[in-house]
Amino acid sequence: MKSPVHLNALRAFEASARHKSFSAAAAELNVTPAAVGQLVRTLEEWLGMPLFHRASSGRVRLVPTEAAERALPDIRAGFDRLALGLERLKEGSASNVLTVTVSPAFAAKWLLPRIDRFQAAWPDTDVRLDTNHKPVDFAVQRVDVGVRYGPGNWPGLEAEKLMEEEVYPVCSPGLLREHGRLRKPTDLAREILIHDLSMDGYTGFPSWMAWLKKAGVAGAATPRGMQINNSAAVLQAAIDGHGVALARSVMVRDDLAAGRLVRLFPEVECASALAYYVVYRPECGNLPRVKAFRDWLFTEVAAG
Amino acid sequence: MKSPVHLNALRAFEASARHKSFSAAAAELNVTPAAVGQLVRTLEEWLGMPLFHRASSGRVRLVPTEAAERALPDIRAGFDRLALGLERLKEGSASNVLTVTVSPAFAAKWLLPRIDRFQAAWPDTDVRLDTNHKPVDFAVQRVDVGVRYGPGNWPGLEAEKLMEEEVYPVCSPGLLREHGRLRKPTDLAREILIHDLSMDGYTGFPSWMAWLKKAGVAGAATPRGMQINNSAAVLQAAIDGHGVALARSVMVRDDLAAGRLVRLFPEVECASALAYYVVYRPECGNLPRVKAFRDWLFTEVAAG
DNA sequence: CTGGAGTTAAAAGAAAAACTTTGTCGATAT
DNA sequence: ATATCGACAAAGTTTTTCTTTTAACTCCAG
Repeated sequence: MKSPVHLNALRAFEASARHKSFSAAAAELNVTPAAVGQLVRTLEEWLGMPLFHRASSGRVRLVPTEAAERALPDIRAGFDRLALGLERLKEGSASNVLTVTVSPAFAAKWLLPRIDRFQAAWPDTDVRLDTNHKPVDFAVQRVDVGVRYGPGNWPGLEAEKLMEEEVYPVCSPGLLREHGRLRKPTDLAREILIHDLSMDGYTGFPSWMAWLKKAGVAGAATPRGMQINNSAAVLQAAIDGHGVALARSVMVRDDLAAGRLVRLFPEVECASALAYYVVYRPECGNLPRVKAFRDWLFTEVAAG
Repeated sequence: MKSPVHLNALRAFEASARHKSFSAAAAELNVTPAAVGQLVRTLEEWLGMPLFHRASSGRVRLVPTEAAERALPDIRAGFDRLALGLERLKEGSASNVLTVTVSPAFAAKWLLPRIDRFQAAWPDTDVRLDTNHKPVDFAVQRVDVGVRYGPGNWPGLEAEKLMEEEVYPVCSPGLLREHGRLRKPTDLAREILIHDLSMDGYTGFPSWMAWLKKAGVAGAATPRGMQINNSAAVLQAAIDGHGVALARSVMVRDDLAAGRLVRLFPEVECASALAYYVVYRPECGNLPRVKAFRDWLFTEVAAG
């Protein structure tokens, strides 16, 4: 845990390596080139090895040693992280921008239609959305809170279950009228099934294959299909009457309520092993803006 | 990118918060308590806010402010990362321990049976194995190189394809003799299929379901099965004659060669979308020990 | 109650850095 | 050739950091 070295020397080294020049580094650090040179030399003596190949000729005279090159990414990451910590100190809880990370589909289908109510309740808080498929690094991306889909364990993060979820087929009312013969799951064999590729990475998420099995449709000999890489687009395709989609209850709540989609075969229950969780860094759980958003999420869910 | 603060003051703050005492922090940093106190005070003045609640009574007199508490994890992470960078500087390429991360099954079934030859060729290099299911953070775990299974894109890491892979059913010779009727894939319906749960998390990895479909076995009405959570144990169960396993070519190469297992239905080809990759941090690719290991892996694969 | 051991706090002086100044040298560009 | 630019070196200066000392305070033991 001890880093007994001259931290300033390390910083001088980093800047020099970045600019490949003592002078440029000196300019950045608001000191004279000689000062930087001395710091770096001190560090080199302390380590017992050179950090730069000093070329007395050529345009670039300062080339980091191989060992230096190897250590630089870590040193940079270290300083970055420290700067982040400082920033966090300075802002304190004063900042009024709340950064939320969610998946694009969840943003479009659940959060955005409701976010007005949060902004109305907390007009002084600016919400910044960070829509991303993959879980992001909360620390480096300066994310305050996220709503994430998964099994509920994120390393180093607090997670509270927000909503459980069911999975069922949906289609447009028009499609249902035309192909009026969608009475039992086996009728799906004649329909175009819309597959959601974006959920492939989630272990435990029911695919069409799994749902059909659960519905008792044996040997679902791969009916005609359509592959779409985005959950929101999957639902849009279903709304447009292009086929039958396997929908997540959370995502289609509004579309069902508005009559844009209808649920098929409610008698088949298929719960997802995954759920939506509110996720945040433990040390940020007490931030007023985070607490406010978390509480708002839960009331919003409770309100149906 | 600038962190113009007194870095030493930050360190003093961190140590004080950790020990909840200036004196203890001072002992750690080999200075007097007064020095630590001053550093922290200057930091507080610079920030314009207190960092500790000074209790004049009670056993613990130094309690970090909420803002401080929130910033501490980042500050710690920053110093840790810096220390790591320093370590990397000091060792240089001199270290002779090579840390390799692989999955437990790959270690057992492929790497360990061959590792002797690497150690013979590089007797001065100590190999440390880090067997883990999940991809680890190469930086914080001080991992030099890994052999990982997946689609080939790891953020921030260099990846070179080492081996492609096929998937096919295998069983013990004994089982094949007794149930001599394993002539075509549909015969599998009467066998116990061993499922490898540990591969569930890998998108694109063929399951029994997918293989049967590919083999033209329609409506594989879930034959009797056995679920095992570990690839090596799956193969061991097959070797022991408990059923038919869906094996990855890389894993069973030795078992097939030794006659412990036999491949079934070689006429059905089922390539995995995934492959084995050599993975390492870009900045470490030139380390002699990493280069040596990488080259050895490729010659080992080429040798069959 | 009283004294010792443990804190933090505040001052001033001592020590150790970090930095600047000045000047030299080699290589490059004009 | 010569002006320029950047690294290097040595000496001097400034600033920061640390220690020392003193004081005030709390807790605990006698």
